Amino acid sequence: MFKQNLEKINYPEIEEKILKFWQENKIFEKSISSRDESKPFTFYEGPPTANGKPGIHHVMARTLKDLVCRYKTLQGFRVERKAGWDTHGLPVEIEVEKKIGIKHKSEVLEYGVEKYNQACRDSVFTYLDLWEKMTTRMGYWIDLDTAYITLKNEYIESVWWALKTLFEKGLIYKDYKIVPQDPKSETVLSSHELALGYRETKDPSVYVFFKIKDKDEYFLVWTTTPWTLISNVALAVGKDVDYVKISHKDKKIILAKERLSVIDGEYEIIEEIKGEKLEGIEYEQLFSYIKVNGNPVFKDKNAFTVCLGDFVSTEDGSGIVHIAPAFGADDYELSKKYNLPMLQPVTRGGLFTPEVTDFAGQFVKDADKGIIQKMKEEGTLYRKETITHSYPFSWRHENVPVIYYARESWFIRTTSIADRMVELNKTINWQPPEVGAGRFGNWLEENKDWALSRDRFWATPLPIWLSEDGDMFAVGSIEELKNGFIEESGKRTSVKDVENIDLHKPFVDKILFEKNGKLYKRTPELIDVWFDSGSMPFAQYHYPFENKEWFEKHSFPADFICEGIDQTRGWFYTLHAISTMLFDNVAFKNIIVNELILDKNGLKMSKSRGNTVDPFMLFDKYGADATRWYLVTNSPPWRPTLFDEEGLVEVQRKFFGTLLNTYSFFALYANIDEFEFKEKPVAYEKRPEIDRWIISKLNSLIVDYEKMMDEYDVTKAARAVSDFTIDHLSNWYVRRCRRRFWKSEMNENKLSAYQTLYECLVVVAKLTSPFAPFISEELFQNLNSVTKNEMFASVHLAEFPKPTFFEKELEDKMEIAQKVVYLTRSMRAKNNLKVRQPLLKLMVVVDKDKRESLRMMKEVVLDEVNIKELIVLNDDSEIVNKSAKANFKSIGPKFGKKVNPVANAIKSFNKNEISMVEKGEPVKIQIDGEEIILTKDDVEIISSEITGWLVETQEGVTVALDTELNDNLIAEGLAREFVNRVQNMRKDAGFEVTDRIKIKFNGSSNIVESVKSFSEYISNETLAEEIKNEEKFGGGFHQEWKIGEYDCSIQIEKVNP
RNA sequence: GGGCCUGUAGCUCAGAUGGUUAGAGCGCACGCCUGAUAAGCGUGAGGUCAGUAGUUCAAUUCUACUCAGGCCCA
Repeated sequence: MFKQNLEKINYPEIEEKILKFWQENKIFEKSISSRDESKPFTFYEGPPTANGKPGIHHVMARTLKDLVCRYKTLQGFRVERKAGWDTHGLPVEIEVEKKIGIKHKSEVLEYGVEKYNQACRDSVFTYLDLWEKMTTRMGYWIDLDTAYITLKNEYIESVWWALKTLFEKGLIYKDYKIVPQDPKSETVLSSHELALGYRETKDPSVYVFFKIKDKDEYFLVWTTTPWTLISNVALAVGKDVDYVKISHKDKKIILAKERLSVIDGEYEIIEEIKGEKLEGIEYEQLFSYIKVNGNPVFKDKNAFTVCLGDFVSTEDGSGIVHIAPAFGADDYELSKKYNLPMLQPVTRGGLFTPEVTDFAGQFVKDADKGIIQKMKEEGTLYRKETITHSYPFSWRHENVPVIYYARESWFIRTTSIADRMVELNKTINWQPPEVGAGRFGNWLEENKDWALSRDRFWATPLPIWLSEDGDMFAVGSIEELKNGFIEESGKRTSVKDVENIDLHKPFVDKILFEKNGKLYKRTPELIDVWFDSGSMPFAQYHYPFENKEWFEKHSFPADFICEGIDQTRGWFYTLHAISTMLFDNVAFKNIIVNELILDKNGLKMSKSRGNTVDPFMLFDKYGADATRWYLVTNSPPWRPTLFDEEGLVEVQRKFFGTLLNTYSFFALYANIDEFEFKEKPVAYEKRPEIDRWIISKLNSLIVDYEKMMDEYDVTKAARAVSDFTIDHLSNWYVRRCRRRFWKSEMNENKLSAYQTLYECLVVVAKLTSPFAPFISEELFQNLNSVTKNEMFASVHLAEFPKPTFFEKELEDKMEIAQKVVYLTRSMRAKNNLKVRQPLLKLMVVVDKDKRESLRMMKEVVLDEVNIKELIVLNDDSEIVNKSAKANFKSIGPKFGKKVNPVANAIKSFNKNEISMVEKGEPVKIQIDGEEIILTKDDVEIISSEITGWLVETQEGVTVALDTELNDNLIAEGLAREFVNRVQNMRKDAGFEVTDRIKIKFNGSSNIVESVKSFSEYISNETLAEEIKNEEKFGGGFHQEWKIGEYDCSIQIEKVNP
């Protein structure tokens, strides 16, 4: 028996049941082990940080990952899926600091690094349960038990191996970096944190005079950070920018020509100078707090000179940029190029040092006012305004502006492999392509060295040990670490003898090495967590310490990864960079990038807005399948998705509802007929036309689906399955074939129907399974457990269907028939002619090449529209009126500007000209006295009218309806109405579809006559053994009806078998 | 400020390698169907295809700019 009443299922309940089934029968494990090891499809899981709650966007990414992996499994690939967790880094520390109430970095030291890191370690798994619950519940198949975890020694050891390899290749070096930092907590902010804090703010905008050395001339310089002027060491101009020397209020001033508008009042241009000519001009230091000239610290440096910088713009300011290397990234770059000194009279906390006597101890931003005042007094200030612009503030503290500040950091020389990264990137298949070429490509083109180190506590330590004199080496394994020792209260212990080696702070910081009589101590920095995640291809397998062969042969590079667009400069980049540096290879071959999920108003979801969607609520209310299907089909994943719960309701009703309804229909009759697919399949060629048609459609679907899936266009693939199921399978095939299922005894025709519908359902279940793994499982099992056609216990172990039968011409024919039917039905509707009322004649005009097809589909059409006769008209028929229309695609290129007069001439073609065109003869016309020859291709002939009939035309199909009725047709119409009433009564009375009945009735004479003359038809339709016209009857199931304007009284009763 | 993406019906989305009638689903109104029925089907209303300029015989489609939204980066 096939399971019935499936359409009334409770989705979440069924999903829970299937989850249990998968678990008990180890279906996931089998879906991997049953696949050939020599046919691997490699997938990398991007590790989420488990210390935040999973949200709907995680469901999105995980759905995409899951569906691609399931699809590949279906195709016979072996898809190993190892989960992973990102457990290091600032987000974890922030979470912990909140919990224990720490705001300042120095407080961590008071709290104790060991205790602090333990708290981080604990916090990482706060939400792990929730994550695992979500992963399981949504049907995301990934191996959670063997998940890689970035905080484990094995993982870190692999990362160390990578770092040592890079170090020995000379790719790691130490330098200054200008970093945005929160001066209050002295914490460097990540770009993400920085982005949180941008807001409109008012800042001073000052123009300052810098006096040229030994001359009475001045550079006019603009800045919005007056406090950095104290640290000025150079000025920058644009090489190709035009500058002018002007005379203005007794002063000679140099500035960009395009910026003359900043000069207030009269001026005279004395000279024009190209920027490059200014290079090397020396000027006098603006503030003299810090002694530069003559100071031995800066003895080899060039200071107070004009440099060329490509970042100089003339859009604002004066076209001359003041350079303070400690406080700006461009400035710092320039300082390296020109060997400029770096002045940094500011503490990490953003306060001026005692050297700056006037402002010592003041917060730099607060000192702006005083500095401006001082310049005014000294006459170096030209003008002062206030501008409003966007500037980052600390997101941790109210009103604390971020200060850019030079700090020593470790770098990876990624610029040295930038070209190779660009080259390799071109071999990656990005979906959508513009992310690869655009956002990611540009990022690679503008590559800067990777700032690797972080001055924090909870991350992978940088395994570089330094001696006092600056000698250094890298440690690449625990084994090497064992050559070191720990010194405690004067006693040395070899690391070999330490029981619990933990590759974190503070333990690794205690380890010292002694080489050639020199003592080596670890550099205190940690590394960027992104290096951790970018190392996962090898670190997840503890390569190269273990699984060497496995990694090299089976697990690198990945065939597929998928994450959100925010990973472009995160995970995507670090994977790519590390793979290029270590293996000179890509890390992934195909990638789907998914966009954000916004709320239904297009706003970003955030806790503060309160517009987040809890995935668990969705699973409980609609099920994981509906959620998954909605996310994938609503819009392509690489477009921002506007999330609307209503959409899930629709998905459920529309696609799932129809699919299950179709199954239920099948099950109902298959059970009655005891169809269990025991018979041999009827050869496709021997099946009725409609069966061959839907099978051909089904196979075309398989082909299209496979193509789209292989291109990672998952949205289109899912939509194609949905369209097939709703439009073709349910609304055409099943509806047209209903009668075959309940009408006759079992015969080959009926068997074909069952086998065909069965096949369609199984295939749809398979094609749906990657997207909606639960409902497809239910469907597949319900079908297959009865027939045992396939030996698989689960649809997810099954094989991808192989399309073998196509009849494309039949698909085309049916399309014409469908067009005629839809058109005819619409005409009946508009003219209030019920389908139950049979009509005499339908006439159709179609293109010549389609005529024969339509004749062959005659039965289908007549049956659908309840008409007796179909006449396919020849276009030379007297009653067809034709008109001509220009084919612009053809005449456009030919006639150019004359296109419109030609088109008008075509429109007014007479019968004779039209028939010439149809015969393929050229037609000559005159336009502006010029002779033009038109051929068949230039003209479209439309048969738009049929004289004397009700006519409708659409897409080359013209339909005419004979609406005249005769007595016989009216009687048949009434008989059909009668059948309809009886069927309604059967249902109201709760009879089984197979129950046989007796009918008693009376009513107007027209009804009685009609029923009598169509009694055989009525008996057949209603399973009535007798139909009696009786004047009086009572009891049984009895109802009064009105059929048109006639009264009718009907009673039905079951016949006891 | 720079880069990338998006803007088509009230809503969610298709589509057009430039061709003269721009589609679907939902929603709304009306109707049909009724042995798939707490389903299904149809009809109708609803669009200056964000705006402006250009290229072209022809632009919603190509180009430039503008506006609005999003993301990333400063």
